Amino acid sequence: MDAGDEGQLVKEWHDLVVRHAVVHQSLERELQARHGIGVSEFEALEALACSENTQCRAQDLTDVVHLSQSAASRLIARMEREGFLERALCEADRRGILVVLTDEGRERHLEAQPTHRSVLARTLRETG
Amino acid sequence: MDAGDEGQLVKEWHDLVVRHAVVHQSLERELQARHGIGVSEFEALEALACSENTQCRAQDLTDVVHLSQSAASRLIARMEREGFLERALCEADRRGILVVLTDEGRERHLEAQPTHRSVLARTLRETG
DNA sequence: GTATATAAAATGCAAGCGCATCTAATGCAT
DNA sequence: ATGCATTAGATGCGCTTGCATTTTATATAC
Repeated sequence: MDAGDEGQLVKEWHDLVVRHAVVHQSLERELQARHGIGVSEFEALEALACSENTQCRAQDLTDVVHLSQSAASRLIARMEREGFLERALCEADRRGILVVLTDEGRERHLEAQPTHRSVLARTLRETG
Repeated sequence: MDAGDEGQLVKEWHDLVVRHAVVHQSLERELQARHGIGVSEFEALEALACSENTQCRAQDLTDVVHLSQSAASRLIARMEREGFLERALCEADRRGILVVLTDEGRERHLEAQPTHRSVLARTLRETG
């Protein structure tokens, strides 16, 4: 790796960070303002909505939201408190839990999806 | 915007998020483990090291680190406490402060830079 | 069967974050 | 010069985060 490669690498990372920050901050702001949910909540809702039977293992959600295991556990607890999902015992492996989308959760996802897409369309295009 | 465009947009954002998460988490882990600093601290150190006279306005640092004004203010306070930089009155505009890199800060940056670059080389390449 | 290692999820805790607000300095219009 | 809107930065507050640990269930070895 010569100096030019290194400069290229740093520039590539910098561009990625800026792009991510712009889109993520816009998403957070608009999802919060219009629908009262954050980016992580939306990602979890979307993952559930796209899962078979609108349910999945807690661990699968952890991967989706790019959070630590503990943060994901609390995210699920929060969303259950708000009525977006329910926790159910997982018969196949009784250490785990099954996270199930509620009707309320499905509605909220459908409401928020257009906002999500329009923010992506605007911010991803404007940042090249 | 038709359905295909929308799917493309979502995929593009998803790829960006994954790429960002992989690189950022690796950077955070390795910078913390080897040098006792986080990504934000490194970004601030690098911005200062590359500034004229290794100093700049607090606001300039705020832009660099992609944090809120308050978070950046506390980041500067933390880094001052750790001896990486000093706050000085800004004579040109006495509302503001001038952030000045210390020798200690310069050293830490030089130590951490190779780690930073090697993580980028590894993770950016491996994620395509 | 019993012990041991591993895995899933929950939780105590300290630290960092953003929002709203506050203080102090500046700029601008009258 | 005086008053009002604006800007830089600091801070109180509540929430979210990650780390480390605990609890409960599973799998493996003996």
